[in-house]
Amino acid sequence: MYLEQQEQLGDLIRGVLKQKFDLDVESIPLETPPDLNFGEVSTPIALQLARALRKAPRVIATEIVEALGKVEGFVGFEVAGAGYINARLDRGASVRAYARAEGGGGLAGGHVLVEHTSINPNKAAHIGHLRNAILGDTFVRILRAAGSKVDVQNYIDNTGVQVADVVVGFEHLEGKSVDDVRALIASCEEQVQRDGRTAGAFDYHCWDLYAKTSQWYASGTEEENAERKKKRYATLHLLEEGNNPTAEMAELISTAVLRRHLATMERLGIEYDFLPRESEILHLKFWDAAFDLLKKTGVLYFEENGKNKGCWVMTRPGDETKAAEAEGPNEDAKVIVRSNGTVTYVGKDIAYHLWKFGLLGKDFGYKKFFEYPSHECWISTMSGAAEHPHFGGANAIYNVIDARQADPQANVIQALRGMGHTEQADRYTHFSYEMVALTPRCAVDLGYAVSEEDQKKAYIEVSGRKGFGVKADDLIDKLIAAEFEEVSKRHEDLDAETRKKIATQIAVGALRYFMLKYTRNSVIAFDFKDALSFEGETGPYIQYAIVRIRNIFRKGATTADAVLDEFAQMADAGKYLEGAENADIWALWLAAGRRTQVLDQCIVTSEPAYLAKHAFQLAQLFSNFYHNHHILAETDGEKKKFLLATAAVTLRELVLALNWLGIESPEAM
RNA sequence: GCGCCUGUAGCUCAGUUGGAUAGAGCGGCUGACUACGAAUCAGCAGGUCGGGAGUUCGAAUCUCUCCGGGCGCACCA
Repeated sequence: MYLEQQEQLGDLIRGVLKQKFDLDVESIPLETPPDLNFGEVSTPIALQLARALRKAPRVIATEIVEALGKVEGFVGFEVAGAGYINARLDRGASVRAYARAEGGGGLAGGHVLVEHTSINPNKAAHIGHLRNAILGDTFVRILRAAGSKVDVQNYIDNTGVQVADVVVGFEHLEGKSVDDVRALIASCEEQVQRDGRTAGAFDYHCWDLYAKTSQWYASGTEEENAERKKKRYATLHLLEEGNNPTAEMAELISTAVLRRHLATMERLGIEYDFLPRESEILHLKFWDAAFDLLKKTGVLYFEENGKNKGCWVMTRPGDETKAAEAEGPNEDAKVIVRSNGTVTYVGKDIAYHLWKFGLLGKDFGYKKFFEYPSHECWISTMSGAAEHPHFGGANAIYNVIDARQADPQANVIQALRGMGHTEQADRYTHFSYEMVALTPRCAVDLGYAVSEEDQKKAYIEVSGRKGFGVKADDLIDKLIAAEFEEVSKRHEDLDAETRKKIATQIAVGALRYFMLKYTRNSVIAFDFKDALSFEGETGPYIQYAIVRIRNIFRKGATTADAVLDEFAQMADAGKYLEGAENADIWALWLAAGRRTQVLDQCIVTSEPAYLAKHAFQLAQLFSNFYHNHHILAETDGEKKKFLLATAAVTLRELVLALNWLGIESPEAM
């Protein structure tokens, strides 16, 4: 494919530079010219070498081109502009190769662990969580396409303060017992089963209760609030301890909400392999093992003086020299073990990440938790099934966690590095992304009270604590409803079930594309108008291109596979790719040939948005081609075969790309 | 105060390791359905890439500085 052709040119030029100038150039910069008139591959290498060789760039470029001579796969090379070397591909040969190039990427490998979603199991998922899960799931698909073995983990903080808050709500605001909560969960579950609606589900109930409880902590007199906060921490303590009715209630709540989250994500095609829980990290004493290792390697030290007196602390990344030069205690150090002996969040995270890399010397117990059509999802437990898959011990990890947690993530990496696990530290990627916020207008439309100050902002952060945000299931429902109406208008002939299926495929496509078209570090200011759009740069636009291609094959009474088989027997197709009137066809093939390059770029930069962009561009080029060339009406038999092959390759590439984006390709829409 | 991110068309965003004429969608205005589906396509208008200085053959991209946004900097998670 295109990537290989680029690399081929790079190797050739490297060889020329060695032979002619005795230069060892590590990597030849290769780019795509801005215009097809400049060829398909170009390099400014001569411009870069001008100084070292004390020659004019154009002279160097000319010498390289002369030394290259004739090369198979290329029609020729030329010098342009200030000293670019432009290469023209052999179009006939390229098209032949692209048509044959099935499969994925095959550039990555190894055992990779991706952690994503990780929603506190105390409330319904909202749009911010959707961005996390969709980014993570898409990246997993990309890694798998490139040949890596990937385990997907969803970390469950079931003993944290957020779950404690909902427990406080049930116990002290609603006066419910463990049995009451159990009954409520059962009746909510029954309602979801019966009505197929998510609005009355248990996670929705918790959404409201969590907001109510958060407010309750601050809404009484000073003494009352102090008393309420005490209840909060007492509850948290009971959760961490386990084996008591409060912890039992927490377990019920967190498990029920977790099941809701898995159901929500499954609507979007998002699945997990393993659900490690904080309760097991605590009770299996992961921290004790990590603490020993951290002390032994000197990463942690006991602070005798200053504000952190009595704590075990570590130096923050970047502060090493400052810490060494400081005379007194390093007040900026990160506390890992508090003076009361309890461990902080970063400490627990270090232990967990040692496990991920197989460096802790301990493992979870495992039991089956959730069944997907194609595989099981396991959850951590104290002592579980005798036979289970092996999780952890990966050689690279990706943590899909929002950008605000950059500092604690850096601390964990720093700890690994300090312990001498530099290779693992280098393969630890904080896959960070910015939040999804609401535009003030959207917040007002949803009925939230928006302060004057917030009205002026470009966006307002969603907050589970305040109950402020758009719930994931509500958004999905709304998208499906809107799309169902659209599909019904266009296909009165289809039965309701089929229309519902198509509407769901398109709605999910629209949502996933919407979350993926923005690069990770751009804040998404959410607005229903944009998210509910099915035109322009959207998932449905790409799906529509696919439907059109399928219609061509249907009407032409053939299939993409048959067409490609025939094309393989054809003589040279190069003649159909020359000239200005065929520039759109060649541009389409060229884009179709970029699959491996795009996949590679996505992995190197941890950026799925490039794949989304690629799929859109491919669909766009096809739409253009579709309008310029009427395939089925083509009278030249050979040319018709070629045009059909063009559509077939486009279809194959679009379906592959959408698959990796987690978007289905409907038969009709 | 320190650190990280960020400022590109009216709006929302792309812009590969510094490279040729800065792109797309939406919105606006024109056109194109008896064609393989118009959820589409073509065209036009719209930019001192926040300001300034520097490095370079070459800067939206790198450095410095100023201005404007955002987010971190707990013995919370």
